[in-house]
Amino acid sequence: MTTVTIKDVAREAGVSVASVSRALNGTGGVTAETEKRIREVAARLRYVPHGAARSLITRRTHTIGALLPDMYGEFFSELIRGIDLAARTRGLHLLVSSAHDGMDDAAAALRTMRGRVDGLIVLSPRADASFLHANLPESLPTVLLNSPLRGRRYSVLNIDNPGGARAMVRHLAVERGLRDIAFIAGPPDNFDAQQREEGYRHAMAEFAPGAPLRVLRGEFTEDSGYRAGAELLASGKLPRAVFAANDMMAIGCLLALREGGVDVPGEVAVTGFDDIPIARYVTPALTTVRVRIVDLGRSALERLAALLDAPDQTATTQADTLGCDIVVRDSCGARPHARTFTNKAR
Amino acid sequence: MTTVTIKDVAREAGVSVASVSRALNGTGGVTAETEKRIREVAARLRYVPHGAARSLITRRTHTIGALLPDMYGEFFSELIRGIDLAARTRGLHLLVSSAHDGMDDAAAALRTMRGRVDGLIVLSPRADASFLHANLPESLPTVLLNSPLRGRRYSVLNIDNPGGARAMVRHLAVERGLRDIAFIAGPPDNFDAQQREEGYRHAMAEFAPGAPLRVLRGEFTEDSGYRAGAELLASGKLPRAVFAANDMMAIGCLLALREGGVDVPGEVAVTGFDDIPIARYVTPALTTVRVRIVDLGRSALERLAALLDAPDQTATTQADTLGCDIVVRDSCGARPHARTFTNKAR
DNA sequence: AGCCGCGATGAAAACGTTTACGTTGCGCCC
DNA sequence: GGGCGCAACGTAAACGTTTTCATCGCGGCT
Repeated sequence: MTTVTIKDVAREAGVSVASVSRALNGTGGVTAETEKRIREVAARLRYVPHGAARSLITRRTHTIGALLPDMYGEFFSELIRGIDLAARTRGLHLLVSSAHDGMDDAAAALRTMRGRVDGLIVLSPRADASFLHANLPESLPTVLLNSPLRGRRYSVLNIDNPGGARAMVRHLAVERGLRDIAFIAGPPDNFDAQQREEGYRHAMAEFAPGAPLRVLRGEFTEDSGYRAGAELLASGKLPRAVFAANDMMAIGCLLALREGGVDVPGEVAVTGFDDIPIARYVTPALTTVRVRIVDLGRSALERLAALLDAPDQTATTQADTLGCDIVVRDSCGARPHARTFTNKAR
Repeated sequence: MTTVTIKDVAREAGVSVASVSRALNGTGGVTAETEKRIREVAARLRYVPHGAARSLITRRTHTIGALLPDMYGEFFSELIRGIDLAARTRGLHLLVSSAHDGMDDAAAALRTMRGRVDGLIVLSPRADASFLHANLPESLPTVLLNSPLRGRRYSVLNIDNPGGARAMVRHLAVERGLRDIAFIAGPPDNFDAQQREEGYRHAMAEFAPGAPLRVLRGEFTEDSGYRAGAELLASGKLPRAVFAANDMMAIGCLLALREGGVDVPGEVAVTGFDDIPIARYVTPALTTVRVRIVDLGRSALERLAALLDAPDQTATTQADTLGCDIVVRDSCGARPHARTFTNKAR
């Protein structure tokens, strides 16, 4: 009545468990006729092999684990989508584990993965090298995403944050001629945020030498972007452009400026970073640095799969960077916008 | 050098594997002193128990599987977020399996879940009762989401589609006084779509008797909503309001109307269903039926967890419905909007 | 006719745990 | 002082597979 095991099938088909295993797995060694009989019995009994038992002996789970800091925001859902997409075509399953505020929390999650996954994709933007070294099993193939870590031990895949930031500043400063560019930075301990801010600083020196540098603190949240916008308003001295370290902050800033009666992009251009899906729907549509998030997830999984197939292939273990370009929409004034937009409502 | 097992710990600590198991699991039967020694050895060797082996004997994986039709759109990512949130607080892991176009694809996914999960959350808006009956293991606790299925075999959790549709039509027809309401329907084989369309029809009869019924076909995608909007424009006879069966179609329609130079909500009100995060960011902000998607995922997991704790508890196996209310923003004209908005660009 | 080889099959070990059961040793009571 | 109970610990079975190894026929070759 409960679950039917391989023994039941064997008994019913009048063969040994070994033959059932061979027949169902397509390993050779059984007559076509007995294989057929076994298959019929298995289908009739609705037999489905027990994953854990199989993994135990096979040492393969066909599952990869994804460890994410949390699950809020479109960046993460897009990333998961990319990973899942690629996993599916490879016949892999996806065990997600998100929202790890504390280190010990993440450590616990990491532990429970042992024996349940063949490999790991870890998004750890915080620079916690020692943590990973301490908690990642040596034997588990791992791909690190957006991590400051280097080295032959893991395979790391990063976004081209400096390049993206540079391209955006270049666009604003030289193509649009806006030299007075403020920057809304992300959390200081976040690796992407660090790289983007540094990219901004370098690019400003390159494309707008002598222009004032203005950096506001943010937390990658819409709310912190809103506060940064409010801060700009309150300062009484608006920049000609605001470059936010991610899209959600750009949107928050946009809302704040809009409420303050500022014409975007007429008076102030606003741009972001990531190109999350929402970016194209806000008004004015957000000019931003396009990170192909889905592709990021996809290639992370591809790399991991390659690692699984050839475990000691150090070739794929090298660090790599995913390029990103800028996508120009309305919020930077590249296209003439019909009218000044002021909406005090909401 | 490879993985360290419980035997290694036992040998190193000078005890038997049984004692190691007892010490590490906190089952009684070991001196405080030996437990301490064992714990130290385990920590030093970086021992972490093998999940599959443990599950095999324990018959518990502490993992639940989520079977989703696909992973596109914010609805699904929000749902997963809700499930994950609740799973984390219960110490459960999440095995996601998405994008099942064909039945056999889904069946395969279902099979591989055996022995890897303790329970299942299945989102199957298509009315495929026989499929589930055929492929769901009898013994696996299962929560069905947005499913037409009833019965004591599974626990099902639905959105109050009729109520939501009714509330929206009521708002448009009686509170806003717009009786000429067109409807953009979803895929015909989708259960939610069916219920929402029926809800629209009933509510129209109730709140706008005699008013013309106008139903356009859609596919739940932004693109199909756009086409529906274009169709309305081409017809030369615009309704006073458009009620789309989901937000993405509403947004597509919004864009089409905007491009056609139609004032929304001045000439035509546009409303949606779901309240996905994007809804509040479009201009005008979308009035919609709020489905607390995160809560939906959360309660699905809560139900499943209850099922796991008390397997033969038929009390929680009953069908249940999650209420939804409408959230009024700008796209239905409830608030006076500053100016007519026409933007031919893009 | 006797052997050899090979293809099909079965028996049993192995994977890494948990747990029921048996075995100690010790202190206690009568 | 001998038996009894109990706590601490070890032994081994069990979970459901896969896989190695041995066994068994059987046909073809010399």
